[in-house]
Amino acid sequence: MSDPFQYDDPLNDAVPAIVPQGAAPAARDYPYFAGLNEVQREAVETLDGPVLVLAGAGTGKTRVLTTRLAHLLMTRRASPFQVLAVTFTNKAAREMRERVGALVGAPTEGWWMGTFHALAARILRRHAELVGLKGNFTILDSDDQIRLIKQLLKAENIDDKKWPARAVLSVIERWKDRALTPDKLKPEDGGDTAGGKVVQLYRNYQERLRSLNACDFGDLLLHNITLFQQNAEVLSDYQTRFRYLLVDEYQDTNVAQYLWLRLLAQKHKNICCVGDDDQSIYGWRGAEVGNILRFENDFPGAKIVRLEQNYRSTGHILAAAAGVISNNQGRLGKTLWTKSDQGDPVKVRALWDGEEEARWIGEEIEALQRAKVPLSQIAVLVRAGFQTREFEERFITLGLPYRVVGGPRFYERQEIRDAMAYLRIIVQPDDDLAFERIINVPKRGVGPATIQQLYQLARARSIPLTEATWQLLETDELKPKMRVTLRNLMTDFDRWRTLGATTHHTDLAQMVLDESGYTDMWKVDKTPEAPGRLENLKELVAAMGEFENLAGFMEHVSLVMDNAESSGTEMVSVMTLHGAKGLEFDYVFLPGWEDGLFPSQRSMDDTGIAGLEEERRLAYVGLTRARRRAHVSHAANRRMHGSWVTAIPSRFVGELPETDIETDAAPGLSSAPAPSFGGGGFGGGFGGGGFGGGGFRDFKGGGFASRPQRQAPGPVIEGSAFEVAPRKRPDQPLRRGMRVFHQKFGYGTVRAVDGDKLEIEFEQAGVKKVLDSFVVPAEKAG
DNA sequence: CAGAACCCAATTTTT
DNA sequence: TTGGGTTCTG
Repeated sequence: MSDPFQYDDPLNDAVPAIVPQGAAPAARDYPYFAGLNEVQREAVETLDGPVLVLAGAGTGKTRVLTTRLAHLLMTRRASPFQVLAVTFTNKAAREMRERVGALVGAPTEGWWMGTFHALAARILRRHAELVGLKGNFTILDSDDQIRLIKQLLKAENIDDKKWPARAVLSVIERWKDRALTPDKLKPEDGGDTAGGKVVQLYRNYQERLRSLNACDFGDLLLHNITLFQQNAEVLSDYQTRFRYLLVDEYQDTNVAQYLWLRLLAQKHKNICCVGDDDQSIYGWRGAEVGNILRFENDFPGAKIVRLEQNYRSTGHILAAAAGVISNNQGRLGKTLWTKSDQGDPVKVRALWDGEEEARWIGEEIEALQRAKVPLSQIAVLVRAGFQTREFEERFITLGLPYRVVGGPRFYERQEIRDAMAYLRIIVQPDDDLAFERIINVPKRGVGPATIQQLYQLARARSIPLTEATWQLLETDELKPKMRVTLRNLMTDFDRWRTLGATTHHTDLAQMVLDESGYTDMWKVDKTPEAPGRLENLKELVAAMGEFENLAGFMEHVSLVMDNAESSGTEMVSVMTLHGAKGLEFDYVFLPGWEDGLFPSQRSMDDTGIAGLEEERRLAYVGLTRARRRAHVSHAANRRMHGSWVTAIPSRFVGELPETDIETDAAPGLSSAPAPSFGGGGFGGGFGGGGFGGGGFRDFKGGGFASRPQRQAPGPVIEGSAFEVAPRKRPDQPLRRGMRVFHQKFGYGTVRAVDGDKLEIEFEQAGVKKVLDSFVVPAEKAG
């Protein structure tokens, strides 16, 4: 296929199946059936009609999904172009592609396998005109969205201090999740958000997007729905095409995605949704557990298959997880079982404070390490991102290799977004947001005043900023110097655009970055991040080489590009519970099980009992990540936002069945977990949500006297058993490539700088993360 | 326009 | 406490 966007494969029922010539193998004779249990096989073989596969944690969900897809193709029920397979994440999509490709032994290009958004974008590109867009529309990133909303707030004279753009955007996005377009809303539906003007802002936002020939992620789905609803032939084409639909993580679908699926499935009704209501943890961003709970009503005659045999965890771990989740109401209900041993009970440990917790976990991990457990099989799963810090600091002190999973993605970095903005403006001159972003980056002396001028003209004449700039250049409005600057820039844009037709896109991008002065901007920059940014730009250009054309590459960056997978080094994973969904580890640490932190107070305040239940599912997800052993811990004191608070053990601790846990406390602490929350008392049955059952209390001032033999926070200094890191600033900034010396690890070269954290390749000790204060430049080390 | 001073808020996050 | 954002100052 010469053009990655040339997806217009024949809509032809006679598309050959991918199996070689000859008769299809006899039923039940397929090699890929080997090793499936009875229920899994049923899920794979029930090809016709609606099917809901309730797949508990660790029950071989992915296997079923991929085998089912392979089976559809191998039995020639459908050609690869007649199956729609939808996932949530790119990672899941990639995995499916690889595994199905391997099973059927064929390249999978052009098959309809991907995320909701990628598939919706593919459809929308073909029919953009029907919803008032052009085929080359831009997909905005979150940065653009925020900037746009800020502008709209200003235009409506709304104080963006009181109503941050973030909050307004999130209201709009939740509406989009529910497929609520502005015309379906009444002005009062927005409550008092943004002074009661959110609905108006939403309307303005959509208008603006249309004039920018852009859409956001939510729009990809919404425009699809509109397209289908208003163009019967288009819908019919897709309905006819997609004989079979396959949906992963169905419990995470929002209303818009549900409607999209339902429209597409209507003709053949062969839709198979795989999911687990107990693992629904994205309600806060619009996922509707109701979709999975209602499946039988939505698709009458649906067959329900329950995958309950767990191949991952020990008996104790499963029982502990089951004990917790059984406190939730309104579940579809599954009982996980396993053939494997009971294993070790879940360890529950009470600790004095967060620091001690981190120290304890560090020790446990070192013990595992001594027992030859690979570090890649160990994970620390926290509720919120800020909790990773404690562990990072501890692991750095220990010299324990670790990796924080998550964090900013490649395409979210400033330099990548800037570079992309240059490319966007070339591909799509109407893209005002891109224009604004780079008009003065690098600095060209185009200040707010000039931009204001351009804006006014653009507004007055309803034209894009690029056009407005050209028109302004015809006048004497601008100072001569500014006129030259802008004219040069605009001429450059045009020149690059023209060159785009004949130049390879990789060369074009390099040319744009160099000639615009963008590369030089970072070369001259002397902040420690600059070399890394140049590196990233190189990587960006290199990545383009794998795409046929610029548009294909840009689609990839907007929709797909995620962080590179880990390098080969053995490392402990530190990540949020959300980030851990779908992963598994032999040993899992679950710190911070304290009421208010986990379950999160915010969650309970915002959505009451529903919030609490979602937190409980999160606990379930956390526990079921563990194959061999799970460690739950909670601290009695925690420093939050600078001040100390006392904490009581999470109610979830009390929900762990006593027979499946082993409790233990640090010296001087009661080992009794969550006394007031034990059993079914508070935890399970009670109906009133919305309060934290204790939560954190402020703990400033007194009280530390009772603290056993440890240095108190604040000015009290005492000789402690633990070395406190000498936190002095290095007298000269450490940069990438610099040779340094470390007391413990010896000489090495700085590979990356991240704030005060350095990644250093030591000559003896290998790659480690280290705090800058532990390191001196090599020449000073003597 | 850069750097300093000051103020405020503070989950989870994919696409 | 930290970080981001804004405003003030040189």
